[in-house]
Amino acid sequence: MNRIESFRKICKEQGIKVTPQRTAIFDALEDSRDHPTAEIIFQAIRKRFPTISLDTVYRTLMTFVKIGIAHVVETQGNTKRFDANMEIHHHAHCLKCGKILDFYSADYDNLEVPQEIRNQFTVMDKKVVIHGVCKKCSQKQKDL
Amino acid sequence: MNRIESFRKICKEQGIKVTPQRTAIFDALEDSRDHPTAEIIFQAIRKRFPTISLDTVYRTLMTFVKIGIAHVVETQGNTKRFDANMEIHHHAHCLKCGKILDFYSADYDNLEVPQEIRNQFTVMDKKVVIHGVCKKCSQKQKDL
DNA sequence: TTCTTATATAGGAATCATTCTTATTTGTCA
DNA sequence: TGACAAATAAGAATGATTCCTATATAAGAA
Ligand SMILES: [Mn+2]
Ligand SMILES: [Mn+2]
Ligand SMILES: [Zn+2]
Ligand SMILES: [Zn+2]
Repeated sequence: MNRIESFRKICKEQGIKVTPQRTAIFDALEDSRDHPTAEIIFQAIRKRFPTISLDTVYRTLMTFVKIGIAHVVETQGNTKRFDANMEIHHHAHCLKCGKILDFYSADYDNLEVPQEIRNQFTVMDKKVVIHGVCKKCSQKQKDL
Repeated sequence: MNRIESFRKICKEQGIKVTPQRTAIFDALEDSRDHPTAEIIFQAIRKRFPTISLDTVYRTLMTFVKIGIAHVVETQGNTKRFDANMEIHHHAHCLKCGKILDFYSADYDNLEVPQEIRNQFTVMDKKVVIHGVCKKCSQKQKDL
C-alpha cells in the first residue's frame, strides 16, 4: 500500500473526504522533513494547484492534527510549524535560524512522567526540546 | 538585597537603563507564576502606568530574554508567553485551556544531550514539554 | 547640580499570522 | 445519476507583533 492509498484509508476511517487539496497537502508535508509552516506548504502546492487558498492549507493541517496524522511543533515563535513525523522523537531548535532537527533517544523516551503531573494531567505526549545554536550559525557569528 | 535592587544591579551589569517601565514589567512578570503573554502584562501594568505602550512591553520582555532574566515559553500557539522562573524546570501544557504548569525533576535534568546533537549544536537549554488535558478540562468534557 | 547624549518610550501605522464569512463546488453514497 | 453534507476559494476581519519617528529621560561628565 503506497502513501496515497494509505492516506485514503485514513480519511475513510476518520470519515473525512479525500479531496485533491488534502492529498496534495499531506504529500507536501510528508515530503518535507523540516517542520514547515502553512505558508511554505501553500507556496509548494501552489505551483501545481494555482487556486488553492491559504485558509485551506491551515484548515487542512489542523484537520490532520485532529485525526492524528500530524503534530504542531512546540516553538517560541509566532508561526505554527507542522510535523508529519509521528514516530516518538525529539527536537533541537536553532535559536538563530529557526532550524528544527529531529532526534531519537530511547533514554528520553523511557522517562517517566512524574506522579505529580499524572495526578493533574491526562498525558498525551512528552517531548524534549533542546535550544541552541547550529554549526552553520555559530560559524556565521565567527565570520563577522 | 531585595527584588528591585537586584534588578537594578542586573541592568547596570548589562549596560541597560533602569526605567520605571522596565522595573514595572519585571515586577509584574516575577509576580505571575503563570507564563503570561505580553498583553496580560500590559493590562496589569496599565492600571498604575496609564501611558505605557504595548510595544514597550514586548520590547522590554524580549530585552529580558536577551540579558537572561526571562525565557520565552515553548508553545504550539501563536502567542508568545514569558517565564521569569529561571530555575531549571519543565512544563506541562493543557491543550484545552492553555494552562502551563511548572514542574521539577532531577531525572529529567540529568538527561544527557545525545552526542549526535552536541556535535551539531551549541546547547543552551533543554526542556521537557508534556502535553495533555488538565483535570478541570477533563471534568468539563464529562459534564457535557 | 546642570549639561549632554545615547537610549528608551509612546502612539500610531504597518506587517505578519490566522481565522471567519459566505457563495460556490465537489466527494460520497444511495 | 442525483442529493446533500462537507469542503473550498476569496477576501474580509481579527489578533499578535514589529516598525517608525518625534519626544522624553537615565546616567555619566563637567
Ligand atoms: Mn519532528
Ligand atoms: Mn515555567
Ligand atoms: Zn542555525
Ligand atoms: Zn485545561
